[in-house]
Amino acid sequence: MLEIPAKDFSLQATLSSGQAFRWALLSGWYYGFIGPSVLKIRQVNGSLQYDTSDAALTPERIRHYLALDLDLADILRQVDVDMQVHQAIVHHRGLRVLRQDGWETLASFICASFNNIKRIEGMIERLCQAYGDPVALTPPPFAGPKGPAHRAESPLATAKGGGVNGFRGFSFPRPQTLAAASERRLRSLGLGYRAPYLKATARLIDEGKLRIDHLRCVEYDAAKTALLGCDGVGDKVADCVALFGFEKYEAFPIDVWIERAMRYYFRHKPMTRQRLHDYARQHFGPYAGYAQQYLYHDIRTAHATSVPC
DNA sequence: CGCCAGGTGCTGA
DNA sequence: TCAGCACATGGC
Repeated sequence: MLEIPAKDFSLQATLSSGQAFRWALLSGWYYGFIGPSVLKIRQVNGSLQYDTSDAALTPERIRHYLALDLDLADILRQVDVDMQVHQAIVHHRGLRVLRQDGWETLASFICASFNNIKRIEGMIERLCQAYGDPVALTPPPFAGPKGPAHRAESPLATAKGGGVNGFRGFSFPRPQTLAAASERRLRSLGLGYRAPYLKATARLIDEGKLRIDHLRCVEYDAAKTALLGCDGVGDKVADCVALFGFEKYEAFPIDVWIERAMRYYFRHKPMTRQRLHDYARQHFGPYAGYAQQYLYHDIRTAHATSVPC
């Protein structure tokens, strides 16, 4: 069991706010992946406790993924410019924008279009089971005298005799794997009409026509333009990928929930998404993406009855 | 059953 | 440029 101090941070708000689709909450612990490394983590007051069987997953790597190096107080001070976002900040203080793998984020949000989060999670999990590699979180050398591992019910934790707590997951498929997948099989996983989009985008990367890792080093506009060249990637998905996968904090993804939240600023006047996007960027500034994530999470959790997590 | 979901691509004006 | 429409699927 290892520990990381984490000030001004909420693991639960961060992992359940719809930016990542592969974290499973089992008996108070979140199980998931950072890149190819499997991780078990929970927050106890101001401290993160975690376990991993991958030596490559250093505390620094975890801190980077969770964006604990950023000065959240400073960021929130910049975007706390009206009552609506102020309330969202009060409700979910500690929510941070993750630094996820770029390819995984791109593929995930292609699947996310015109879809709901429950089904997105299922689609991505089936995609990983079909095309990823099995990865187990192996038991620690000196397992305590705890009772038998609980039976997990999440699809992430199968009963196939995985490591500690029965956890066994699958790594995210590589681009070349999905580029070679058949559209029919992708459809059989429930991807629907997104199947050819995902395959085409995977092929674009596999053929070297989109150097995706390079997008981390370029400006927001250049990254977005490049992402828009992918099949199944429009304005909204490109912004999600830029924000969650490539640290472009100016990105302001507008989906149906954010569109609803934005009506607050325009007294329900009908506005195009382009207009809302322009307004949001000048209203919230260079960390507009943080404002967006707080607004998104707040409006969804306000609909408490129908929102999971 | 009908409606909704972290929309995109295509078409025709 | 922009409104209007089809698109797969499953949860509620």
